[in-house]
Amino acid sequence: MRIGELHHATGVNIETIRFYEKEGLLPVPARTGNGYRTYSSTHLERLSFIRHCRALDMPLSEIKQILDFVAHPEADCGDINRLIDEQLARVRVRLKSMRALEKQLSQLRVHCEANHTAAECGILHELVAAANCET
Amino acid sequence: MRIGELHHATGVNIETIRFYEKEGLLPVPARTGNGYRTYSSTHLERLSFIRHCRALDMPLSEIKQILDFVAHPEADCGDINRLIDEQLARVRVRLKSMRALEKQLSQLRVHCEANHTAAECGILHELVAAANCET
DNA sequence: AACAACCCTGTAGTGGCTTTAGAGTCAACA
DNA sequence: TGTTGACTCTAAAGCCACTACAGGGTTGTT
Repeated sequence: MRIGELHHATGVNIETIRFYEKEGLLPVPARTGNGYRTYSSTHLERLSFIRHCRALDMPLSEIKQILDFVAHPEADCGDINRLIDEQLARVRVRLKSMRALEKQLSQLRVHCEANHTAAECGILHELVAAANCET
Repeated sequence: MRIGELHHATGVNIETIRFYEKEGLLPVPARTGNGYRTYSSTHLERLSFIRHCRALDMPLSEIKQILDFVAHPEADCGDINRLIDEQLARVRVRLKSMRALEKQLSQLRVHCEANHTAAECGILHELVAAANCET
């Protein structure tokens, strides 16, 4: 399978595939006579796995760790456990601040009715006032 | 007020303050004889405003636009309106995917009970299986 | 022979900072 | 007077996870 086919099979950008190889996440593929990369189904699975982990918003460094676990099936999986816990904690923190953010923005949105000048803009006044409160 | 005091007053990192100046978000401050920056209360307000907008996750480019509006009070505020709408839309999209992410991770978490080897790890199996489904 | 579609490498750019290196300034203390 | 420590300065590089671009080679079709 050439890189373009792998791209079509997974939806992953060609540059991103090469980037993962450079970063050591994807094993170095064989090359044909003209220097083109040749991928096997193992590469496809591995790439899908990486993208799934990325969809879970894991940093590449952690995905690398998980891939190391996959390669050493006798290792203790407590660390994977911990990785997932940490990831979950990070996501929850961000989720909380995103919710607060959405609330603030939608409240802000109410303060603008059309056809004002900036001097009269409710949004601007709110933003300035909120900044002042924090000081 | 020197940069360290501004840092203590706002909680904003010293390097970040200089970075905002370089990026044209914070007006160039006066300097004392020895070259130290001297800030006024105007700077403090402006910095608080920037941080408030950043807390709303606005990109610096948009904060710059808003600051331009503040500087030109006769301008039409419809554009601010639109900026906030776009920001709100972006936040909602991300919020949705974050919620899905949290759900996936917490489901994943259930699959690991303590003291396994990686070969038997429920989390790993789930991750691999999920990746395969997507292919 | 020309062209499109594919592939290669290497480098630079993105955003929003943070870190580092290397140097100068200033007040307080021994 | 010397020196310590806290503060400040500039310029450049590093971070993450890509993305884009420049400049070239390869393959298949018309």
